[in-house]
Amino acid sequence: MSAVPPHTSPQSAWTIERRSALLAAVPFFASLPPAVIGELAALFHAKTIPRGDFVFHEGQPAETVHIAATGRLKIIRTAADGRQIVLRLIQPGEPFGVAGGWGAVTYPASARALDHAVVLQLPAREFSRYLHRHPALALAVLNDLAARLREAEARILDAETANVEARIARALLRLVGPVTPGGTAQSVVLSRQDLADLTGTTLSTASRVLSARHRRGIVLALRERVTILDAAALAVLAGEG
Amino acid sequence: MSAVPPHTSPQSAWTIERRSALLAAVPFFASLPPAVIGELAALFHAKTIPRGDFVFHEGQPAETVHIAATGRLKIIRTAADGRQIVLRLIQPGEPFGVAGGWGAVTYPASARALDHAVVLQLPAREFSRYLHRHPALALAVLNDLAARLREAEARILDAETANVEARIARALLRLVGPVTPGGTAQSVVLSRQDLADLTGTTLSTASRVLSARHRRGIVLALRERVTILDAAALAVLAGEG
DNA sequence: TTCCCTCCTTGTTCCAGCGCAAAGACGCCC
DNA sequence: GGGCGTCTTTGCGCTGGAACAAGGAGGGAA
Repeated sequence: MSAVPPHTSPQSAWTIERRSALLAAVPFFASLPPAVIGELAALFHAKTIPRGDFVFHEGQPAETVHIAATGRLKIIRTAADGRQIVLRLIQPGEPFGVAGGWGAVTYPASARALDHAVVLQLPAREFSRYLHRHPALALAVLNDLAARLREAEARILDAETANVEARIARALLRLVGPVTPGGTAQSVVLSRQDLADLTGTTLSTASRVLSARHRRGIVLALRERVTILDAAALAVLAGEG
Repeated sequence: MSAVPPHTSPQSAWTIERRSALLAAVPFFASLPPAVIGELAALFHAKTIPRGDFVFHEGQPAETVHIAATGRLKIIRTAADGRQIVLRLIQPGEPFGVAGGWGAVTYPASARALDHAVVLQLPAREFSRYLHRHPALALAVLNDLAARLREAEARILDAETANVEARIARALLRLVGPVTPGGTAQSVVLSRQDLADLTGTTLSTASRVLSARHRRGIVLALRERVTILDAAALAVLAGEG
């Protein structure tokens, strides 16, 4: 899935070739001719983000567009009472914080590294120029945004109608991606707290729910990791409240 | 706000001139030259929707793009257990069901008339052609989508962290638009059930909350109408959970 | 005017899930 | 290898809000 050869060294070698390969694998850049991708790749620069550090904060001027090269990040928002929710998880190869590339002047959420990460960055003004210059790019971004909007709306429905049990089951299934019926057991690497923030509940409740499922043999609940043993049973829990 | 002169007859007279005027007032068409708007207006046709009827249903092929000409509509999704939530309210002049114009093949939600309404309709294929042909239109739509995504994310935060009191207060404030400090009292015309569906709660709870506020003199709770008497007090309720 | 339909109010009961808090397990750093 | 910080588990009490239900009131149609 990642465009980055797994044997290359973690944070040195972000050569223009590697950057081009990464960009070519991002859905919205796929529509651009290779020459333009090469041109863009030259404008991006790599930045190392230690685990736990923020790439940007909610409310800061959105002057940069980002792509996760290695490591995962979470996009979070903080409520008035201090509670946090995780809006999205960013996997290697995914763009994020693109708000500045289109209308918004400030980031609507914060981005924080879940692992030690390397992020490719581009000034939003440059991105915006390419958006104007290449209609195909604009349409590809449009499709991506539309998909994200549909996802967000599905989550609203979830949050307002489904109970915690179902929400956690659904989040786990979504995180491991398309179901692998007879395949090997899939894992989700995430702390209980992050899982709680992702499903709009509390650490205590998430922990309790996972412990119960562990006991029933549906998942294997370890430290910062949940392995799905019985995807079918989880799907049932996700289906009806 | 509406582009439609208030004295014209409700549903006859949707001449091409009136259609053009309506389109010109829609933010994403504003970027098109007047000639193109006229051309587009000729392609739209008007349809009357009685109160309570559906314009389209969730899951149907998204072959048409719509604009509310008169009357309001609600965009709703139904959960597995039958509960409904209102995703958006469409005011006269607003486009909706545009999913087919970009990626999606089916409508992700249903649209139902809150009032007796007139809707202008355009085949999604036509819309898509204009999207490809006019980059400025694509960028305008992009901005609109980005704004909707931010709104949806704000609502996720709300749903997952705020309590019912705050959510209802916030919904009311949002529905009357930007705060009018010393202005006349603003009203929200919506049934308790719709307000409940919009805030992810139940009819009973919404009714109780509004009754309590009515007694405290913060709002005037009438049949299918809530008038805000003390916006400042509401803002306080919306602020802290 | 009368009927009927939709919308609203309000009472009672119950439980899912949160808040709080204390203790246990794991892994990392020095 | 010991100390420490982070992550996790679990018990208990409490409460916000849902479920269910019965009654009331406004408004449109005929």
